[in-house]
Amino acid sequence: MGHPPFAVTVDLVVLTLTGEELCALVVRRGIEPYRGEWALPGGFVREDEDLSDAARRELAEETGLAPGTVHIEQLAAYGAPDRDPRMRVVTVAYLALAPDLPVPRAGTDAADARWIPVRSREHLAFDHDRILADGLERARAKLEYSPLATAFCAPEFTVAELRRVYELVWDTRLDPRNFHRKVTGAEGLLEPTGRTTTRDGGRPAQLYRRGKAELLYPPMLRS
Amino acid sequence: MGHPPFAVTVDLVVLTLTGEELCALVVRRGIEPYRGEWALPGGFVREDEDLSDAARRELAEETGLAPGTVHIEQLAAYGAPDRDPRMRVVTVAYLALAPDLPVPRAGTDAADARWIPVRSREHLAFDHDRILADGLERARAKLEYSPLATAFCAPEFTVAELRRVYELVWDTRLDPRNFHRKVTGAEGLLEPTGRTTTRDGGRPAQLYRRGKAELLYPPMLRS
DNA sequence: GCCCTAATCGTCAAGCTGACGATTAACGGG
DNA sequence: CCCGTTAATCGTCAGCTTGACGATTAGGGC
Repeated sequence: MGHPPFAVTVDLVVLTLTGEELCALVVRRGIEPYRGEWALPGGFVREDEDLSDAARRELAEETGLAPGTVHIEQLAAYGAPDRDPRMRVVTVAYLALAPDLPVPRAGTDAADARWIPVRSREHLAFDHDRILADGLERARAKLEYSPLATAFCAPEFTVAELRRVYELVWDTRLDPRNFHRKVTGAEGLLEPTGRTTTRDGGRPAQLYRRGKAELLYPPMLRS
Repeated sequence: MGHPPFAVTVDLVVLTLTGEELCALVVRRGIEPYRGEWALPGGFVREDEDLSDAARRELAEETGLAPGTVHIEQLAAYGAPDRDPRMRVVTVAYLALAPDLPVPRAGTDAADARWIPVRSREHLAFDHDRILADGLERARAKLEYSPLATAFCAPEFTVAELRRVYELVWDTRLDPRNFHRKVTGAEGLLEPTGRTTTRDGGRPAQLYRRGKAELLYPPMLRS
C-alpha cells in the first residue's frame, strides 16, 4: 500500500477586536490557485519544522508581532482530497487571538492583507470559509469556560474592556454590574495591579492583569 | 521553497466502558518501527480519501463495528519532525466513543489488539501517550457540556447507565437522585421510549433514547 | 461647582445545586 | 405469599448563583 505523498500547510484564523467589531485577518493571494482572491494567511510547513512552529512563524510573518503577546492554539486539520486543485494538501489550522493590532503587512505570498469584520461573511478561497467559521465557533465557545477573553486585551485591562470582548465576540449585551461581580469573583481570573485608569471615561477603573487560572469557574454561560 | 513531502496518517483513540472501567483500544505493532510495542490503531490516509473517511475506515477495520453506532470526532493533529523515525509523518488523531464492545480483532498491521484500562497508564509507541491523554481530556471535558456520554450507551439506556458513564469517565461518584433530576430536566437530552427494564436490578427503570440536543444545558459541571 | 460618564456596591426574587429522607416496584428466597 | 434486598424515582430544604435593576462614587470638561 505504501504512503502517498501529501503537502502539509498551516493556515491561521487570526482574530482581533478593532474599535467596534470582531475582525479576522485575510490576505489577497499573489499566486495561483485562487490568485487575487482573499484567503486566510498560511503556508507550507518546512522540512524540519513542528506544526506549531510553522504556525507561529507564519503569524510573525503576517503580523510582525512579537510571538509572546499572541495566544495561539491548534484548531483542526482539513484534508478533503480536492481542497487544493494543485495537489493533495492537508492543512492544520491554528486559531490566534490578539489585542487590537496595527494594520497588517503583506507577506511573502500575499499581495495584500487586511482585517475583515467577521459578520461581513466575505467569501474566501479554498475551504477557508469553513475554517474561519470553525475558528469563530471555537473562540466563542472557549470564552464560556476559559480565560481566553483576556487574550484580546492588552496586558493590563479594565473589567469594562474585558466585558467589551465578550459583547463583541458574542454579539450580545451584558449587564455591567453583574459582569463585574462575576469576573471579580472568579478565582484566579484577574490579578489586580493596584493602579487605575480613566481611559474608558467616567470614574477611574481598576487595572487588572490576567491571573493564573486556566479555567473559568464558574463558567460564563451564553444561555 | 516548494513543499516537502509528508506522509499523513490517522490514529484513533477509541474509548469504551467495559464492565468496570474506562478502556482504550491498543494494537501490538506487527511492523517496524516499534515492532512488538503497543500503539493506538491507525494507518496511512489513502490517495483519494478524506481524513474522516480514513478514520472511519480504520475504525471499522480494527473493531468490525458498523459505522453508525460509534461516535467519532477529530481530536488534533500531531507533527513533530522526529515523531516517526522512518520519515516525516503528520498524524490526525480522532476520538471515537463506543458502547461496550466485543473483544477487538487484530487488523492488517497489528499482530494483536486489546483494551487497556486508561488508568493503567501503559506506555505506547510514538507520541501515542500524549495523544491518548489528549483524547481522554477531550472526552472528560465534553461530558460537561454535551450529550456525549450517551455515545457510551446502547441505543436505549437508563438514567443509571448514563450516570455510570459519568462516574467511570470522571472517576467520581454522583448522587443518583440529583443526577436523575438534572438529566431528566435537561431539555432535549433524553427522549423517553415508554418502556422499562430491570436489567440493572431493583425497581424497573425507564428506558430513554438520546434526544436531539447538541448541547447540554445547563452543563454538568465537575467543579 | 455642576453635569456627564462609567465604575462599583447593594438588594431581591428566582433558579439551580448539593445533601439527604421517603416511597415505590421488581426480584429472590424461604 | 410475605420479606428483605436492590434500585429508581419523588420530595424537601438550605445555600449559592444569576438576572434585573437601584444607588453611590470619582474623574473630566465646562
